Amino acid sequence: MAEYNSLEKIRLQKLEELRAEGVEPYPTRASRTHTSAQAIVEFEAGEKENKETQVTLAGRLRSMRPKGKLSFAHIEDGAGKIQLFFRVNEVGEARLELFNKMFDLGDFISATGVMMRTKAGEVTLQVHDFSLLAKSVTPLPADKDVTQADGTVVRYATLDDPEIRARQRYADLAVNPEVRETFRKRAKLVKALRAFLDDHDFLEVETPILQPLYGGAAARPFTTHHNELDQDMYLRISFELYLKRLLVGNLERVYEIGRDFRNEGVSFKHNPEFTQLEFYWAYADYLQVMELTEQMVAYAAEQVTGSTKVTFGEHELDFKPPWRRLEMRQGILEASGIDIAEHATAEALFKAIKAKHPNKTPDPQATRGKMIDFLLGEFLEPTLIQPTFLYNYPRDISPLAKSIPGDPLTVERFEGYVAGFELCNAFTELNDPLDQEQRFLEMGRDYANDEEEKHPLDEDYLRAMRYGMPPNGGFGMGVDRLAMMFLNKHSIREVLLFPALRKEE
RNA sequence: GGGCGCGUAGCUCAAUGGUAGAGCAGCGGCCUUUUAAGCCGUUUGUUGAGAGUUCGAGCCUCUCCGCGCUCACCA
Repeated sequence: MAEYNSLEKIRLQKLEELRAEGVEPYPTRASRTHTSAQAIVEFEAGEKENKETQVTLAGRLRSMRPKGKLSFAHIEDGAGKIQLFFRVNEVGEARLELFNKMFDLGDFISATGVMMRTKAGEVTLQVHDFSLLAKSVTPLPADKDVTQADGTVVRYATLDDPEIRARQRYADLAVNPEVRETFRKRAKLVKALRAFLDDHDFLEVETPILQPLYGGAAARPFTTHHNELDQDMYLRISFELYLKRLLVGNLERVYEIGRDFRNEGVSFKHNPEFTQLEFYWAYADYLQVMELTEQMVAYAAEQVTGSTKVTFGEHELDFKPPWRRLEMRQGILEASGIDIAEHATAEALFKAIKAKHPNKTPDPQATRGKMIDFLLGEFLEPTLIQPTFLYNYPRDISPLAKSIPGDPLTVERFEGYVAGFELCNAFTELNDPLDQEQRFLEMGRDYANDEEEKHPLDEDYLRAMRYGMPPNGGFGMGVDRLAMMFLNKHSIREVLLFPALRKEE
């Protein structure tokens, strides 16, 4: 049962009084003829010929300035704000008093009248009639700017508590227009990615979120249970293994944009569920995928921000192709002074790191690939600001990627880095069923004592591959991270409408 | 999970261990072209929860809850 504070009690009282006077505070239907923006455009077009513009508008009351026998107010709708002007001459004394006393900031109302321009020049609706569409019981965390005598503007009561903003996103959206804009742009981003892939003959598909086995990434899954089947199920950690099954089925270019779930830490760049884009492209290799990637991201940047140049914090990022290409071995050598090619075993590599950087050493028990990954994260990653493709990865941390011909320890894999963090990951996909089975078994051995890294062997995936899978290039990208970059947001929570939060109470 | 920090009115924030405050919002007035108007008057609190120290706790201690930053974890 809700408990009401003093402000809410006053509004509930008003609500009852309105009902008593025959005004339904939550009518079933509303009507409007124009949005605020349409009304302004139409009025301005007909203004010179003194053409009368009659409209019905609807929106949320955002400000009220009662002035005795007249009243000004602004409502906000999906297209913006517009001023309403109430006079006793048009609406009568009783209705004006009803408006002034019984209506509150946050109420949804509709108003019918004729467009006009005030003395101050603002295009305004002169109201002839109005009605309540929905009473607001809880006051919005309204903000207010006040200009002081010395000219400085003091902003009072802006909703900026990150917890309330995320938990009560509805209130955040209602009072912070720039937040609405953020999510409009995010929608544009997703639309642009779709349009790009559609234009390149990729087929959008949907694969299971609820899976009997999980795979395609090294991450801990969420586990659930199907009652009727009496079977444990997992929320997917990637789309990879299902999408590649489709290549076996002769679908040559497929993609999916959807939610992945990883039961891991939460941080400014990790949310337990996040939006992933993956595509698989038959007869292509990782170099072709690289080119398509830079084109796709540059296209999306232009669609969302109007340019390939994007400001992200202190950086000006330019997504214009071609992006810098850096071989991983070379990059690590430059950043850390260690040539991984000279240290073929984990032990040797560990010694080399310890000799060079005594204060920055990986877990001595780690595999060679993990140590390389450590070097990458520790020394190289922070230096990769402008969009960069880092390519050629160690085989043992890439169980689904194909080796470079003649170099069995290195795979045809790249990751795209921007502003010091990983944006995407792609490779020439392994399509040899026997090699794939071997890789799965190696993984099982390497991580036999590591419950978190142990992955189930997907026999059905191997069966699919044995039917024959065309050579192909695959790609995965965190859409939320791209949104962060394009929208200059430094926390993933700013680009998620409802980020994961601990339960209240 | 570890470390650091924060939590005070509806909102944004003050308050050397000594009477819990301000602005805005709200409420009551005045006001027929305002610009998130102005003027007069006025209400608002389990200081996140619980325990302890103290003559006395918003402030000190402990436990818990939530959030932020950070480290760890993380293709």
